[in-house]
Amino acid sequence: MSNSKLYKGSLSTIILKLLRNEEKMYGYEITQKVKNITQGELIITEGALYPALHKLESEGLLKVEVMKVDNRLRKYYKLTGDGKKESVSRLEELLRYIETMQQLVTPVNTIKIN
Amino acid sequence: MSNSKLYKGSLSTIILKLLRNEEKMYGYEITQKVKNITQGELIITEGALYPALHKLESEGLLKVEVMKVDNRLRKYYKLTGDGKKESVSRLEELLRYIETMQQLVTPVNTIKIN
DNA sequence: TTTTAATACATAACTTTCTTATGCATAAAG
DNA sequence: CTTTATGCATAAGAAAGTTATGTATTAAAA
Repeated sequence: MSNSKLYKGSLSTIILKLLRNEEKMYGYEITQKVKNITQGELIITEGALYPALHKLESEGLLKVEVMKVDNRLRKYYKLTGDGKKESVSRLEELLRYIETMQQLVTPVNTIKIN
Repeated sequence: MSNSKLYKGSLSTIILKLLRNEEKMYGYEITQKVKNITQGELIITEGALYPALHKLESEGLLKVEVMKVDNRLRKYYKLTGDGKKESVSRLEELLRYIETMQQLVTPVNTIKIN
């Protein structure tokens, strides 16, 4: 998941957000979508993705629908009611995180007025 | 460190950034500074901070200067040469992270033109 | 035609980073 | 005299990743 440690903790937020737009997605599709949107900046590895999906499911935020397409298995995930609510608060959380980090790195307080 | 998982991985970036402005700081001072700047949004716990400082030191990014003020111990940390370089790339990394996450959560591609 | 790459899932061992709890010590405030 | 603030530290455990590996199908390339 990129060489940056900063992405740690944001995968579930990304998944929940994507599923607000796409209605339903399967694992491999998510990895490709993220790769495309971020122009290769963020690569979601399977070792991170599948456990994350399973966890979101076990938390009741996602529900699964197994399908067979071209004789290949696909597990489509979609948001539950709780998942929709959670995706909203996760979004807010992300925006607040970004604001907070910008406060910390934007040196507005290096100028001292006497 | 806040109830949000998103902060995971950003502590060392924060420390390096603060030390670019402040020249030298001690642990407790860092926790207070962060609390003030973020208006209480981000609380750095000691269990997170001290190991992080020790690690940055062992990586050669920070150097320590022990002082006794008011009969109380203080360990002042400042950036090394490597630490200054690293703080720049960490900053860039953070900005890239923010951009990438904004690409993912900003639904520019929900509008479809035919 | 056989091997590689892409599609599609899964897990297991290990690492890193943080939480929670605890510990020590001084000084000020209540 | 006990709590709060200052100031450091570590240790057990949780959480979320990495890296490697495994299975299976299909398409493309060598």
